[in-house]
Amino acid sequence: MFFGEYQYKVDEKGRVPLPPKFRRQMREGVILAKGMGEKCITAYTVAEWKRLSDSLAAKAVTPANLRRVNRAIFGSAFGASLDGQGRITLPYSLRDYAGIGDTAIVVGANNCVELWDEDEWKAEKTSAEEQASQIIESFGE
Amino acid sequence: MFFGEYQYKVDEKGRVPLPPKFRRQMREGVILAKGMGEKCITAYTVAEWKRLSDSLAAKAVTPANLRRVNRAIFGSAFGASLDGQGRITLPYSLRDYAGIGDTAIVVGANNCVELWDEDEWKAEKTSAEEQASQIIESFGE
DNA sequence: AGATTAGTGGGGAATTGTGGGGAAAAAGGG
DNA sequence: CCCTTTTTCCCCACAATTCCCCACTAATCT
Repeated sequence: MFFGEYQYKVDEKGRVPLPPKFRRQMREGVILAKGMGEKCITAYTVAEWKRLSDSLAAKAVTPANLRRVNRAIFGSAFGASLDGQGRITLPYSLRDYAGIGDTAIVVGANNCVELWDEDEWKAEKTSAEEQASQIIESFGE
Repeated sequence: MFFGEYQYKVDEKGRVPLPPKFRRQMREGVILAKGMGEKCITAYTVAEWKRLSDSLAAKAVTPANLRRVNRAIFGSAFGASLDGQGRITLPYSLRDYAGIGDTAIVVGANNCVELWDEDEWKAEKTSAEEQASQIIESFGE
């Protein structure tokens, strides 16, 4: 489980620290992928990535469909490992996709970690909170 | 189950004691989150947090919806553990959200513990008691 | 009254955020 | 094929923060 919201600088080499509380779980490296639908980078532990890609594969009914899914999912994914300081280096393609400049927001989102550009995150955060509060309000029924 | 209302000082390091009666249940650490709807911090035991987040996830209909809920709920939550004196350190973002100055009110609210700013609590308390007594009265008929 | 527990405060060690330097590997050109 | 240039990777450094432990006073319990 990943929690919390952290702000870090991205240095000229494209490195971003991960929060110390995440590092133990990610010591064996992470899989970086495009956020599905959102303008962010998602980071999964290897175990969680396997779980996720398996469940996706199970849902693809035809072989052609499966190849497409694999292409889309694995094609944009990168393995990354932490350096001695607990940082990962972001591949340029992903960083560009997420529009991350020299400041990154690292968000724990339960089973994965998301990396956002500062401004993109502000926008997403408010709308996410709205949706969440709607769901919470609907608890009575 | 948590009961009672306690008043503590928040020191310059942002630490708040938890009532001794709560400490045994929270020895393994707590999850701090924004009060949903209220201007306070809520503290859950890990077990209770899991139960709560699972039931929220079950309400999300689409995967995109679920990701947003996770983002909103987990992104603003932090894990905290008690120090040797039974205190927790409040993250700045949560403390700011709840408007907690140098005095905090710790309230046992059955399945969770709430942390309030002194003045906010006074306001909430009077209106909560009014509403509660109205609801209780209406039970009679 | 003595002993234990609780509230408050502070100090020192370890960790973290941030930056940079140098070795190894890769790429490219002749 | 070899030499040069560029890129990547890994380690080092240091200021700032955080974390953990200790100390003192007040309150409570026996």
